[in-house]
Amino acid sequence: MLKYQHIADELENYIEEHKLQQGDKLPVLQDLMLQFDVSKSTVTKALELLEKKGVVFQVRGSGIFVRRHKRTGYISLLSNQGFKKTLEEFQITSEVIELDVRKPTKEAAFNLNISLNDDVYYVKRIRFIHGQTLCLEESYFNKSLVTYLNKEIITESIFNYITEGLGLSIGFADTFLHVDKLTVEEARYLALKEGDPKLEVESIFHLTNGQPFDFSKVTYNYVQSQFFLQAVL
Amino acid sequence: MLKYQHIADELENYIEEHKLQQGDKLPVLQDLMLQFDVSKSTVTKALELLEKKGVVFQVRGSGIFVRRHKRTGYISLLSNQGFKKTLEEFQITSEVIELDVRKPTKEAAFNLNISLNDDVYYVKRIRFIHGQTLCLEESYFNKSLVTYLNKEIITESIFNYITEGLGLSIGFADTFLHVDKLTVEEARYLALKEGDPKLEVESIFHLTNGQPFDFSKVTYNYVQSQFFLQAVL
DNA sequence: TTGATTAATTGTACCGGTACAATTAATATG
DNA sequence: CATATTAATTGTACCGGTACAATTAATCAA
Repeated sequence: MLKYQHIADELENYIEEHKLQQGDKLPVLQDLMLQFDVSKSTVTKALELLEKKGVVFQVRGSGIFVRRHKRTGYISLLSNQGFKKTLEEFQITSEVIELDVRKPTKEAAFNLNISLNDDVYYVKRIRFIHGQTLCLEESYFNKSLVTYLNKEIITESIFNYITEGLGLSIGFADTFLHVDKLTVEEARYLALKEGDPKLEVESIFHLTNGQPFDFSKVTYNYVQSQFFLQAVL
Repeated sequence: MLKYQHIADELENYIEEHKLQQGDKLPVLQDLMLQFDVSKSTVTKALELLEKKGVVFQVRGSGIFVRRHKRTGYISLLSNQGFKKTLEEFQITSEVIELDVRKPTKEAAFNLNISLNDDVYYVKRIRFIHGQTLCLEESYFNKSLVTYLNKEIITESIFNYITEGLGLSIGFADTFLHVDKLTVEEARYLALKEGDPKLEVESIFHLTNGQPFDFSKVTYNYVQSQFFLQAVL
């Protein structure tokens, strides 16, 4: 494991365990260097990570501080790790509605950077939170990269399978949001009414080499969904 | 100006001007070092910035590549710079509905970390895009930090005024989203119907020293609004 | 005691370096 | 000619350092 990753994790745990509040001060850089026996730049890198995640902020000449009291009940749109944690934290379960190999829609083909004749694994599922329907999720996996999928894999963790099982390494994702009204079909799945609000989150996941392998479209139940993210100023 | 900032800007311009597409390769680190006459770590820092903004991605052993074809019409939720650019790009105008000094709501007081007796500048305005109403924006400024405001300042650029005029330095923001139905009043302002979808974006802006100075609640017209952001995996 | 000045603290920008992992190109091998 | 091996390319992790800006603490002056 990378040193700076490890340090970041440790610090986050430390904040959690000691129930540090917004504005509470962490040990100074010098101390952290000694404590973890690494150079300044390594600690700095760890702190950059935490800053990006919104966990701490740094003030030059002053110190390193805890950023906020956590708002509970919010789903992080920022990180996949975050989403995985969210799944556990909120006991989100899911049910696979459809799973097959097919040709992509124009939209999916465009976003996956493939042709309309190429094959994709199409997955449609519903996610539940506390028994309530949370969202409807449609995913298109580039079959030439994600060569095999089955219901069991999907129910477990696709991303785990992709990294561990297939030996691919996931790099980054682009995410697009928009709000609209539910269609009849969506409303039926989410147990809401046609025309009710929905949040649609489109994500294009890429491998480290930049190849898009998954285009997902998630339609959220507006009643259940609250999100948070960090802005970079 | 900071070297790495400058390099990041130059690279972004370069991509723009030369109309580079997704996957196009940029000069290698070594070349950039020589070209800008800086050390490796400075170039790296510039590239980290661009990566965070979603402009490029790097592949070790291979090179630095352009990340995506821009989706047009999307508002960036990630950066304030981005928002400023957005304002110009889309010719967004705004109209101030209310402006006064008052006591904060419980919510505002909590988010600004002040007491219910402290004063805030309250600003309510509508933003228009291509003549259409885009959003309704309510802001609460901690008056002990943002000591004076008037209609003119607001119509220009509040954030410019805060940095230039007041000499404060803006640090970071936390942002929360949720989707809901429009109230009667909101619907009236946005020229929509009660119960129509809305996206509510709450942002808490902080100074570099961590003090929150602005709590803003923006209600978006679902028809006009599309957003994008970058996920960190 | 108050206010200004100075000094110590602490994070950030930047340099220049080594080692190494992942990719790609070149070369050798069957 | 395909394939395995090796070498060159290229980005990332990490070190250790200097200079400096912003904050805070200590000191001094009135």
